[in-house]
Amino acid sequence: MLNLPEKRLALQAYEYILNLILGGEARPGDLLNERRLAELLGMSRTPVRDALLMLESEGLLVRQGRRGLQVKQIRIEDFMEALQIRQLLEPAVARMAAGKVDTETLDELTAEVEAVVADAGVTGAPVDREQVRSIDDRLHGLITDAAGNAQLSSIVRTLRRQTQMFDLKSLPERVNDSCGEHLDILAALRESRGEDAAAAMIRHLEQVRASIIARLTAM
Amino acid sequence: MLNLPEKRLALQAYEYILNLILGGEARPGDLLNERRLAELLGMSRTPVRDALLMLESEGLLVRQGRRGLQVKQIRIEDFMEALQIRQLLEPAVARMAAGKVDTETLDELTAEVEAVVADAGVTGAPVDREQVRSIDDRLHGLITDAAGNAQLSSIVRTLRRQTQMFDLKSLPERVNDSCGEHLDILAALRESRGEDAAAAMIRHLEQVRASIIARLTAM
DNA sequence: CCCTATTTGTTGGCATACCATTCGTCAACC
DNA sequence: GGTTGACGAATGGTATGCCAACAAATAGGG
Repeated sequence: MLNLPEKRLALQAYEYILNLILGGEARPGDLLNERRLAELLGMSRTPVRDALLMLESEGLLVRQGRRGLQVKQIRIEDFMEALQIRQLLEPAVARMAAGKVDTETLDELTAEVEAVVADAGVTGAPVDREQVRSIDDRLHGLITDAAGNAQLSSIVRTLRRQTQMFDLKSLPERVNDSCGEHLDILAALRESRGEDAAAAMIRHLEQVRASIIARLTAM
Repeated sequence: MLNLPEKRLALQAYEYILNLILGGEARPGDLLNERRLAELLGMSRTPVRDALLMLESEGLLVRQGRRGLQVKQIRIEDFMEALQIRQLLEPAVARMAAGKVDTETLDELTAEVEAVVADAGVTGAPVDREQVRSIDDRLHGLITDAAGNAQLSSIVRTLRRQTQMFDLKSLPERVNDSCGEHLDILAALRESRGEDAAAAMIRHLEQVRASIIARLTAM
């Protein structure tokens, strides 16, 4: 076992498994094996069990009888549910965040998003999913943090995870549009135009919904 | 250890400790002792630990460094945060639920609420907090279930727990008003008047907020 | 050759033992 | 007497062993 990186092996295991899931290495439907993860992480089953329990509470894992914990397969209904809730919350969050965001971080993110747009425009399609996800997370995190409601922030983060396993992953062609919508939101926030930020967020979420529906009807 | 009442001791422990908290036997700030609970429940520490982890994930317990898990002390900020989110969600939930609630259960609950009102009107103030909470839970559960969004239902339930530890407990004089507001919502739902239900829910939550503020400024 | 019964292996649930840290207590020294 | 330091009890974190339940594999009977 490792010596002194940090305490609470359960939290290390949590981070590790979370990244496994969000990074796509553990794919929806996969069954997670306590012993194997424990060995992989160089710790015993106990902290791994703790981590798995936390992830189950967050809804990322579902208990499959006695056969173990399975990476949640986001069904279309789940996605739509999460999106519906986000449509109720995030416009209000954007409105609340207006005038309260840290402009420095905001500018940083704006630059990063623009860089991704530029890259995509030049190179075609090799967008780095991990990078996009990172920017996406920090952007929405910035907004929800600024809104000043920690619980709201946490709820939105959880909901976004549900939707993440659908949209950007399966809709790479949406990355460009998505970036544009994000830039609209950022611009409105920078200028403290709360209503505009809320409206831009509504448009953004509506686009996400529309693209999913389009994709489904096309199949 | 018990024989075969049901499987998953961790879930039994979860139920037990949850009721301990919601029932007020474990009060905010109390430190929960794994070994004591395990002995109390006639099981080992492992399932108790599992239960505590779940409750921590739900935000009912907070980790106090290495000193264990503490029943969350709902601060006024937490209450206001939860209420703000509920104001974003529950009116929409009521609107969605209109025309979809099970009228039989709805009538049952209406009768129960009216009975409580009548009792309170006669006997004065000995309202059974446990009964009020039960009705309250079932009522909001009925509405959120009817709305047909399981995640939304779960989120609202969690938020309501945060607020429960404040309003009815510390505001017995609000019970009557609260029942009246609930009846308004139920009536609108029975007649499938979605907008009216949403409006009644807005009024209800605004009353909760107002009464808390009044209480705080009075202190 | 197929279907069923039995066996064997793997897994998660639970119990238990161990360890490190923390906190209370008390004593010793200033 | 007050402060401090050492010792001990208690607690959560971790490791590990055991067991019942399920799955896969295999044997047995038709």
